[in-house]
Amino acid sequence: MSDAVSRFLHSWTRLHPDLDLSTMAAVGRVLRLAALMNNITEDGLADTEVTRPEFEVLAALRRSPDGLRPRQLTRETIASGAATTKRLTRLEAAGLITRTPLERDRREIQVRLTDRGSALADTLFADQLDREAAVLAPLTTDERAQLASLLSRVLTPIDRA
Amino acid sequence: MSDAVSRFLHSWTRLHPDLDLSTMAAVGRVLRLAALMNNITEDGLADTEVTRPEFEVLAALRRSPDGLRPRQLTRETIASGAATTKRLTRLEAAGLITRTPLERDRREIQVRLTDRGSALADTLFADQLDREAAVLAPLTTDERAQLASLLSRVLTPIDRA
DNA sequence: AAAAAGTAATTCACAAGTAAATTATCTTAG
DNA sequence: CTAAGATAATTTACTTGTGAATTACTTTTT
Repeated sequence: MSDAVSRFLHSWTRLHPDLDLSTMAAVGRVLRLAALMNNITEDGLADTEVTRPEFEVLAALRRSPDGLRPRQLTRETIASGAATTKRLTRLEAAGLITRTPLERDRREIQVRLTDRGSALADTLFADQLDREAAVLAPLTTDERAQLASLLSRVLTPIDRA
Repeated sequence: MSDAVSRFLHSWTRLHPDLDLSTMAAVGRVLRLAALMNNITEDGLADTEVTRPEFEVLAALRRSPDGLRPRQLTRETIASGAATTKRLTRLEAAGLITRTPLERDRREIQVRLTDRGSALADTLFADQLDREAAVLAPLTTDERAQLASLLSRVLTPIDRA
């Protein structure tokens, strides 16, 4: 009853009593929580050598032992191809990744973490988990699992399209 | 078991069996769902005269009958002050809002929707609700309420800070 | 096998965002 | 009252992101 979205709901209900706002109660909060969480992450990364989008690239690479091609990276990070190129150029200059052309198809390249990139990804990922745990503090373990499960069911149908 | 985040969880578990990833199961999905939802919204707004961030400004104004000052708008939309100024300049030029200095403190201005801005906000908001409903289709009414309630409890402590 | 079509990464020209400085105004302390 | 200190919006200089070419291949068609 006391977050920003519940105020929004009240206002809209007064304006349009006919509209069904039950979806906004959930989706609006997903959007708002994500925006706030992104701010929290950016603050946490402020004195590291990478930005939040760059960290997302590092994290995606870290969990893929053989590296990834840029196309897969843009999908995993939900970015544009141009944004991925820029981030890779920046991360390569910083010595955190390497780009090597593929033998079997030389249009493609393989992006891999350097040792330093890998170590940095691990450190930053652990910090990120701490930040996320702090945000989820109001929920019990059980409720977190419940939340994850509900979100998973919403996410699954739209996550490939 | 089949969205992107559950793949991420598997990869990280293999890399670091010691880490507790239960928070990422929830927060990771919030972030990913929000990113996908924002894409959906942007696609839906593609042939309208406003972008998604501009729509968020219109929506915030629409639910505030007397208008808002820029400072409040930046808080409601989780933006920077500079971004708000740019959006207002753009929306004013498009004839969707007005900016009038306040009598009682002339550093501040009151931002209000024009009639056209108000009508546009209503149309776009109804469309947005439809898009959100489509995304939430996999959940029952009860589950949506459950999701909203869990998120509200997470959101409340961090939404003013 | 050559031409046409398709695909991956990048580049380009531009749009949108940001932090820090600036302008204008109000508030408060001496 | 006046100077110093806040505060609100904007401007400025710069960074980052984007869609639409472009480049460099590979695949398919004829």
